[in-house]
Amino acid sequence: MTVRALYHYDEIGLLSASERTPAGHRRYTERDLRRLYRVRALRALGLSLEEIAGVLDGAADDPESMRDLLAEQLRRLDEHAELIGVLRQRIRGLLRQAGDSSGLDPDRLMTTLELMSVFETYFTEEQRERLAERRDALGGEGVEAAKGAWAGLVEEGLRLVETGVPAEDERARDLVRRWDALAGGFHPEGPEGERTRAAARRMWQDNSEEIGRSLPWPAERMAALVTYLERARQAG
Amino acid sequence: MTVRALYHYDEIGLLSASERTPAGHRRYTERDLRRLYRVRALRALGLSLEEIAGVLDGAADDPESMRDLLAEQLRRLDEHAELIGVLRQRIRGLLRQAGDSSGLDPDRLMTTLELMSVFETYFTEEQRERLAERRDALGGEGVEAAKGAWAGLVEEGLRLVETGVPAEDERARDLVRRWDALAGGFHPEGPEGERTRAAARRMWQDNSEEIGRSLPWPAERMAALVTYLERARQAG
DNA sequence: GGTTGAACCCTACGCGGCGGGAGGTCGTAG
DNA sequence: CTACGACCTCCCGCCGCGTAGGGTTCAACC
Repeated sequence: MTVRALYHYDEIGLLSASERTPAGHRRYTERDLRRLYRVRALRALGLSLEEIAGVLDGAADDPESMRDLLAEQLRRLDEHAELIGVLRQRIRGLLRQAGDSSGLDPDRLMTTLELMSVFETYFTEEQRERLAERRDALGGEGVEAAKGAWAGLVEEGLRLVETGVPAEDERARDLVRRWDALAGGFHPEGPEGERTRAAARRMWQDNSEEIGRSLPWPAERMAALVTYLERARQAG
Repeated sequence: MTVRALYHYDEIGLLSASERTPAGHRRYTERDLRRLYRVRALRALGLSLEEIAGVLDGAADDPESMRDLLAEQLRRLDEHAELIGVLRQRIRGLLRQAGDSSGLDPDRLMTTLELMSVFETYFTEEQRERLAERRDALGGEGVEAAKGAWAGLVEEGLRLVETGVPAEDERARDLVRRWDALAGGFHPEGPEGERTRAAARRMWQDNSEEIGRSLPWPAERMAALVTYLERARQAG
C-alpha cells in the first residue's frame, strides 16, 4: 500500500483523513483506518472503487447491498473464468499444431490466425450461441466426413469466385445455403442436415486446430470467398 | 472493429495503410488486410499490442518467437485463472457466512473484511507460501482445538495490550512466539507445535469463514494487538 | 452548378487505478 | 545552522481504444 493510493482515494472522495495537522499533514483516525481496511479487503476481492464507495456509504441504509454486490462479483468472476478457459483451449490447440508436424511452421500458424479472425467475424453471435448450446451433444465419428464436406464446399466456392460467377446465380445461392448449414444456420431437417450441423459444431468447438488442419487454403482466397458469400446472401 | 482502432494502430505504428488516395483517405492493400487479421486474432488471444508488433515484425527473423509468446501467454492465463479461483473461494465463504446465521449481519461481514485486510498484511509472503504448500496435508479434527488456541491466544494478547505491558516484557516475547507458531512460523517440534501449525493452515485456508467465526473481536482492537506484536517482535 | 447525406480525416479529452517525478514545506536530530 | 527524511500539491504517463467536435471528400440527385 503506497501513499499515492491514499492520495487517490482522497481525490475521488472514497476515503479522506478526517483531520489534518496545522501544517496540512493528513491525520487518519481510527475510524478512517477501519474504513481503509474495508476498502482494501473489497479491492482484494476485485471490486471497483466506485462499487466500494457505493456499498460502504449505503450499507447503513440497505444491509442487503453488500451481499448483492458480492454475488454480482461472483457472477463476473465466473464469467471471466470461463472466458479464460476458452482462450487457454485455443492457445493449447495452436501450440499443438505448432509442435507436432515436423517442427513449427510459422506460415501455417499465421494462416490459422488469419482464418480465426475471418471466421470470428463471419459467424454471427446468434450462430455461435447455438453452437455453444449443443456443443456437448456430439460424438466424434462425423468429424472426418465433416472435414470432407467443408473441403468440398470451399473448393467449389473458390472455383465459383475465380471463374467470376455473379452472386445472383443459382449456384451461388445453393452454395450459400450449404455454407449456412455447415455454419450452424437453418438447414432443412433430415439426417444430412444433422450431420452437417454436427460438423460445424465440432469445427467451431476447437476452431484453431480444425480450421488449421482441414482448411489449408490461403487466407486471402478465403476472405474473397466470404465476401462473395456475403454478397450472394444479400442478393437473396 | 471500429475505425478508431485502425487509427490507433496507425498512431502506434502497428499497422498503417500502405497507400493513400490523393485526398488523404487510407487505402488498405491485401497485405495490410492480412496483417490486420493476424493482429485481430492475436488480440483475441489476449496479447498486448506491443507483443503483437514484436512477434509480427520479428517473426521472419526468429520463427520460434511466435511459439514462445503463445506459451508465455498460456502461462499468464493459468496464473490468472488460479487467482480468480482463489477469489471465488473467498467470496463464496463470505456469502456462506452472510447467508446462514439468522439472516445476514452486515457488521459482522464488515468486521470479517477488516480482519482479512489486517491478516493479509500481517502474514508475510513466506509464511503464506509455506501454508499453501502443506495445505492439503491436514484433516479436520484439529479445527475446534485450533479455534480454542487462537481464541485463548488473542484474549491473552488483548489483555496484555490493554494493561499496558511493555513490548520488551518476557510475556510479550512468549506471546509473539506462540502467535508466530499459529501463523505458520517456526515453532518447536512436538505434537503441540504440529497441532497449532495445522490450526493456522486450516484457518488461512478459507480465512473469511474461520476468521469471522473464531475471532469475534472488534477490528480496531485486533489492529492494536497486531501493532503491539510487531513492536514486540522487533524488540527481540 | 448547387445541395445533401454519408463517409472519411485529424485533434483532443476521457476512462481506472494508480506510478513516478518535480519542486516546495515540515519535523527532528546533530 | 544544516542535513535528511517525510510529507504536501500538481501534473504527466500508462493501455486500448470510445466519444465528441469540427473540417474535408465523395457520389448521387436536382
